[in-house]
Amino acid sequence: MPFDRDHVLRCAADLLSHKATATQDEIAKAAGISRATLHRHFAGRDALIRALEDLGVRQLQEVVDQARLDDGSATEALVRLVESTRPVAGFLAFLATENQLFEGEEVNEGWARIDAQIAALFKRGQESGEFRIDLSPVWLTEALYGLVSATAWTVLSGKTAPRDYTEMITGLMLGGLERRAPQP
Amino acid sequence: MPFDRDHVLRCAADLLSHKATATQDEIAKAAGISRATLHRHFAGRDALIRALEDLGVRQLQEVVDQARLDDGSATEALVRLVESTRPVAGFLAFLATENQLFEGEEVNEGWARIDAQIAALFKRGQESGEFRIDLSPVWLTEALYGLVSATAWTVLSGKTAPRDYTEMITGLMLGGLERRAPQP
DNA sequence: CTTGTTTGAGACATTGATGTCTCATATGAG
DNA sequence: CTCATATGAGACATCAATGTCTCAAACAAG
Repeated sequence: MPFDRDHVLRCAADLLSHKATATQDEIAKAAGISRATLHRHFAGRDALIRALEDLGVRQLQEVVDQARLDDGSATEALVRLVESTRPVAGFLAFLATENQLFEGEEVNEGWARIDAQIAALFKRGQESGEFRIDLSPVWLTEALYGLVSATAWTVLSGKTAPRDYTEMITGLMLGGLERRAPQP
Repeated sequence: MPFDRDHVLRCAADLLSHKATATQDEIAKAAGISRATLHRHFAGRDALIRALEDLGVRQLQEVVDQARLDDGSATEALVRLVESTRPVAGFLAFLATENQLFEGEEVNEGWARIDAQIAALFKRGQESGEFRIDLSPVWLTEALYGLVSATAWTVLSGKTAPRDYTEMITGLMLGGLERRAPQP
């Protein structure tokens, strides 16, 4: 059986998502390979985590590119962005969480670039008059991560249907909780 | 120096918030006590984590009680709730995150009760007509945790001023991002 | 088929965290 | 002051995870 790097990383992420202290034996077992092979490709836990980060950032960057954040209205772009994150939301939640709890030496630069792109989207919406201007783009970016992560966890635990993912996040984020009279 | 249990737990939480794999030596050092004393009061890492959970749940329950979720409008109650979580937001973020990544055998029952109380608040707001009804109270509860945690991290990292905490969370959650014509 | 490469299984030593113990010192109650 | 108790510092054994190695078997390329 040929070695499938991405498959191994996905299995590792799935396992580490709910058991962050999993052993390399456990990770290897979850991926269906031997510990020796795991160690041949990822020399140590740190290397594995870094590879995991790289894959996550790569996937998320694809998602961001695919959402075309500069096209159309900022509102539409935000909806596209959230919708395209759905397939990688679990991975994203894991990475965002892991970044907090295991403060690495330096923050991945790809991650910082994604942050900047999303913050720029919020800023664009504010400058175009679509979004309120009393919430900082940097905080909005983190708030979006928070909502996406929280939703990903609830989907993983079965408390929420995956099909409601985009509606819930964009519904709350754009429209807010308050009920309003129908727009004229 | 007498042993200050809560102080030790707070120091442990602060440290573990950004270094989840901290050693007992490091935790003891951070708390200003010796490893021997730490081990006398918390026999092993698991015991420490459980004590941490208990303290967190106790604090959060106090906060929830203090916010009087049943009084006045649901909107006002939500604002009170968020405002009173501010002092314990870091702790809350740590616990919520830790609960995901280190899936304990059973979920703390006090935690489940708090969940239920907050979900009941959202339900009350929906039934009174204040809140929109197309977002489930369970998910809204998790979304609130997500926003609170995300904001707590940004405050801890200095990206956001603590004084904006309540405004940002309630501003986004209640009003949403879309800019609207002033209410008539 | 033959050859070179990769994997799986397991043994082994090493490392680091942990649990446990002792003893001197500090602290507080009486 | 005196005694009982708790703490700090450190030694020590233990245990789990890790890194490293060997060797046989599976596999792919030629």
